[in-house]
Amino acid sequence: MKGIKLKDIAERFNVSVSTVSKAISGYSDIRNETKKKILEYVKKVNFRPNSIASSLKTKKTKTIGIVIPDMQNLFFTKILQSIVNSATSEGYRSILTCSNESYEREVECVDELINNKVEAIFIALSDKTTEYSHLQRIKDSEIILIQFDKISKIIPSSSVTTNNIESAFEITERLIKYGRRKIAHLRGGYISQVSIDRFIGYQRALEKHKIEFDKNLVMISEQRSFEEAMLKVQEMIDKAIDFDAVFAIDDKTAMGIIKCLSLNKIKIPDQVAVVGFSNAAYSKYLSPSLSSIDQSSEKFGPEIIKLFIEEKKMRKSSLDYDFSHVKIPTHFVRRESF
Amino acid sequence: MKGIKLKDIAERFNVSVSTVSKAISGYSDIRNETKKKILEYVKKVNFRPNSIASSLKTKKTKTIGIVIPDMQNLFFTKILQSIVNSATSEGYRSILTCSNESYEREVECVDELINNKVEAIFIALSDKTTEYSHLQRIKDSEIILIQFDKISKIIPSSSVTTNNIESAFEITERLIKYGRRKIAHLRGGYISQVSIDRFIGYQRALEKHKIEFDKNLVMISEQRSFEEAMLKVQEMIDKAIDFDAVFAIDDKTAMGIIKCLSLNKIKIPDQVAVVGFSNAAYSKYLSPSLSSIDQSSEKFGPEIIKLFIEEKKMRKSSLDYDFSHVKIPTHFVRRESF
DNA sequence: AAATGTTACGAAAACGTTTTCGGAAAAATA
DNA sequence: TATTTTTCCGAAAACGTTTTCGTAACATTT
Repeated sequence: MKGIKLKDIAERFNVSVSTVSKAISGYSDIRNETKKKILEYVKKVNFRPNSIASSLKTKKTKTIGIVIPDMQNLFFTKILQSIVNSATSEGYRSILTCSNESYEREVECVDELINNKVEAIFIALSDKTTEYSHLQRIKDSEIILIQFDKISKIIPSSSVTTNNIESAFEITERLIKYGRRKIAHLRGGYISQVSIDRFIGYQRALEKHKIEFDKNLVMISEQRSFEEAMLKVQEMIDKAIDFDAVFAIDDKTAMGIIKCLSLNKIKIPDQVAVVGFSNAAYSKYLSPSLSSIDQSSEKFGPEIIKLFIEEKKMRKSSLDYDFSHVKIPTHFVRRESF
Repeated sequence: MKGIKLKDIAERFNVSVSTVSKAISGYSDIRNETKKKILEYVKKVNFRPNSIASSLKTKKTKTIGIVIPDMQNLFFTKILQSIVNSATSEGYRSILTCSNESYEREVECVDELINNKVEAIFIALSDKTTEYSHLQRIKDSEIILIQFDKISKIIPSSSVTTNNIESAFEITERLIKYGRRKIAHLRGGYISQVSIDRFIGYQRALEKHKIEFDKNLVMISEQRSFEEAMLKVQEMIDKAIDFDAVFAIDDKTAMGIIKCLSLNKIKIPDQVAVVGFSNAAYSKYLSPSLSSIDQSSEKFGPEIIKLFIEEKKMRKSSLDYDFSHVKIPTHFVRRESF
């Protein structure tokens, strides 16, 4: 059981190492009888060829690397879980790294993964990343690159993202359909693509329904924090700006908004409806519980792995191929806040 | 840059492969001058010896494996992050697996990690695990085993845990000191060691302060879910059982308790104080914000890695050693709910 | 019976390192 | 100068696989 290798099995059955190897990896030039008795024994002692030696020979590591910006964020950990599960069922192990939303850490993570000879790197960029040579290095090393959630189009690769524009459009339209007219939006900073896209969706919905865009109704929260969101809403209230709904860029800021409205004795959703984005784990437990957009993060893993397997196949057959860009659909989760 | 190996460098400087290897790994039998020029070049092209080949030769993989039961739980993801960071700074990569609170998955994870020849496995057991032969297999494979958070004493190993009894004692005592006398406790099931320990701490505090234990004040939530917690508290209220505080086993159930109390128009903390355990990310955003016990999960990683490094050292010098059991201290975080 | 084809296996090289050991050259000692 | 010691380097084995290629034995076809 301990330290058993091909050679040991070979000696046991008076065959050569090559024969044992062939039996295990399903070669055809081996007698059924021989194959059977070897395989039986292999199963009995639960033998698996040393993966290190195998990797050295075949140059395949059966390993993928993951880089995410934040491990406290349930959206990412859900994706993480789904990637790990999907990878596992395809026989791949997952090396995990975390950039902690730092560009420098992100570069280190990538370089470490390259050095570890992973076959693919799945990365969600940090908010601070504006330089992409590390992604280029991945491609130069002939490692498959798949970007997800926060991606850059500067370096072409397959990608899996939430349909942010579409989803923001839908939820804004929904607010309009149910009679809201003065819809405020709390957005993130100007660099973040996510923030930009959700803002665009918001604008387009207004446009479609001929509601004039009012920039006084747009709050900006660079940090996207609970506290900053509270502050921004309070400013609106203090300035006596009238609004009957708020579409927040995510659930954490939506929580801040709810808190602030509650403190000001503004009734949710009667006076002001509040909707978030992401459907965080705690959103259903709030008072009032928060309506939000569920991003189906569990779908990311399977899609990413699918793209990976496909790209690997294309490379092997050395065909030309285009990158795929998968959009994960979202759905509205209705709760008390709207 | 691409596919460069010792041999290439050797040829470049007209030395042997062994010399290059020695220069890199800091051997002494090499002339300073030779070493310097090799090292310079190595740095310039950012060469790192193929880790697969190196692993095969040295039988060290510089890899550790992690098994956690849940990746949605912020307590675990924080620990995860701290382990990954600590491991990285010691030059170890981390393979991540997740048992999803399933015993069978846990066994698979462990076996996969063993097969991957990790040097250590850090595991938090699933709630359902009552059989431990997979842990024994880790030890049989001469892989260092360190258990954390949810551990079993059946298989001896070093461990890192929260001081559950002590912490529960302290928070209960605190409730008593501030005048609460009818302190309810919402606990988990009877299998979970965590649940048992927190209950013990609760009892001991009552005992010390000569408050008679009243089993009517103890609610059991097997699932430890928001909904179940709401239900249990409602039952207490319906039975007209009087209580002026609730100590919940974790923050999620504490949320359920708060929700139920709010629905019953019971004032928090005036009529009933509520405290949780874990200091979940959202706890400070609730209304009222939830007082809780912070488990300093970021301290787990460094401690675990420290134990690992120590144990490795002890093994190398083939000294006899005892397992260490580290308790991570907690601290009370005061908010509105008490 | 001879020629050809097929089947089943083994020998051996290769993957890229690490590490031991032997020995030449240089330095130190006698 | 002769001997010993030290310094520096290279040859080669080893880690455990995978995979190519050669070939003996047998089966099939002329």
